[in-house]
Amino acid sequence: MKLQIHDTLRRDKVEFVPQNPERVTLYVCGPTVYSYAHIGNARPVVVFDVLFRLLREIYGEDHVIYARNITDVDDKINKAAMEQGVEIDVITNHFADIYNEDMATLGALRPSMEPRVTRNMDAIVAQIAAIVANGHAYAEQGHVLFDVESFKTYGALSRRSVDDMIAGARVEVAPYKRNAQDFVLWKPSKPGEPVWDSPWGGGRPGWHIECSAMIEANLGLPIDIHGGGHDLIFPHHENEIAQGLCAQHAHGHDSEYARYWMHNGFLDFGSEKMSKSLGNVKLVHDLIKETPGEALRLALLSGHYRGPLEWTPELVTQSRARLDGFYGALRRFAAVPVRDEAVPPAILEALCDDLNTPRALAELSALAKALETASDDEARMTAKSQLLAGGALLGLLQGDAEAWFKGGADEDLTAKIDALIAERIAARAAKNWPEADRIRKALDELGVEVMDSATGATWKLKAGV
RNA sequence: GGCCUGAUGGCGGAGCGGUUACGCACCGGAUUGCAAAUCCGUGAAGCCCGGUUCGACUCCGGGUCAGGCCUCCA
Repeated sequence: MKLQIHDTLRRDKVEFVPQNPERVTLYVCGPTVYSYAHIGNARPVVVFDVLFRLLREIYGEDHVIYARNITDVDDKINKAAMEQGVEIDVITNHFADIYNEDMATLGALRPSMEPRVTRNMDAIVAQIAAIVANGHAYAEQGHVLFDVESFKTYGALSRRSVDDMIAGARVEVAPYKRNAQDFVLWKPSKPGEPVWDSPWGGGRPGWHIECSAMIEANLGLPIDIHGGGHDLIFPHHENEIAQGLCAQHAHGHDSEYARYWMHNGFLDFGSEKMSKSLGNVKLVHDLIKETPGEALRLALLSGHYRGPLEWTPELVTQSRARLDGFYGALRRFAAVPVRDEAVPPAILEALCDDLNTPRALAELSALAKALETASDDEARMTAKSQLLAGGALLGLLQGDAEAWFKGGADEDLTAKIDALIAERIAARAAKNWPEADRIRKALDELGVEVMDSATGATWKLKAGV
């Protein structure tokens, strides 16, 4: 199966061929850990989690290395630490842990490695030194700046020319910059901020250098796939390319840094960008209190990753309802045994077509339907096994079906419900319909829906309870 | 101003130059003590204007609208 992905650098869908199929490398820009992640931050996590799973499926679990960095040096972190009177690692460890827990709730696998800036400072300093030595950066007033004009293909990823950028510059040019577009590799720390040693004096790294340094140090150049949000194309990824290549002596083509670039689109919120000033920030940490993480995950995968996705309550409701359908089928056929089954070709094909998750989801629906309508045990077993195998590739449907419907109920409530159900079964056996209806109503008031069947009764908690 | 997306049925959302996407919701039927679920079925689309074509939702040109990036940002 050939994997096709849309490469931002080439602006086209191209066949993915790893440099070494025994060691496929993927790097995705991760969080700056000074606060909670919002649902927009979760989109690349979930999207590239699917890619990670797909690559593992194609090349083997042990042949894919997925790195997602944790940025633990940053102005916002410094600010939070100062306000709370603690060291920065108190803040960063706290929010890195929460981040990983929240992303796990969304069904995201842990990356192979999560490099942190503070633990890669030597590599960062070394890369900056190499860039300086190669004549692509200069030191000035304690800063080290990348010399944009020295790198002839600068702007290729975002399709901007240095001339255009200079013409459109609307930022005041710092006195130590030769050129408005030059960006910081190293800068002096302000009083009270954490400081690291460097040949240019105490200070800390600029925003972009961490990724290129950690990529070179942990994965080696070039990596196969570099991913991130659309907004990172410029300047972040553009600068990464410049740094990563200019630290090498021989650089010719931009693809020698990352061979494929993938960027996910943004979430919209009623045609508004989510931002703190608009007060429409939806934190994953809060959303998962109301909605199963799996429903949020399905919602994030309901549209193609490159397009915009409007995040609305309806989207969440529909995603949840769709999962009700899948888990309903799995619950009804809980007794059907499952065997090891390859991922259905149609699902693999959909995902190999630039991660077409909506199509993969449609195939999942077809399998659920096949399970419902199968006429014999053999067909049921096949359909169920394929549904679960396809779901696994998408990071879906791996939970317990009973738990999906009953998960929100604690032990007390469950016991209460079970008692009422038992009473109701007795009433029905005696054909005492008024009593059976009375109990149904009582359960309804508890937010419970009873489903009768030939063999007894089962129940589910209604959404939002 | 530059760069880049998107515009499909009530809603979400794909593929495809000529045939059912799929899901959610709705409606009709079967089934059910009631109900849910399930099954069968119906209805419902392609921003506007040109062009190419025997034929366009699908290709080309123009326009309109919406959004993003160009400054921290997934």
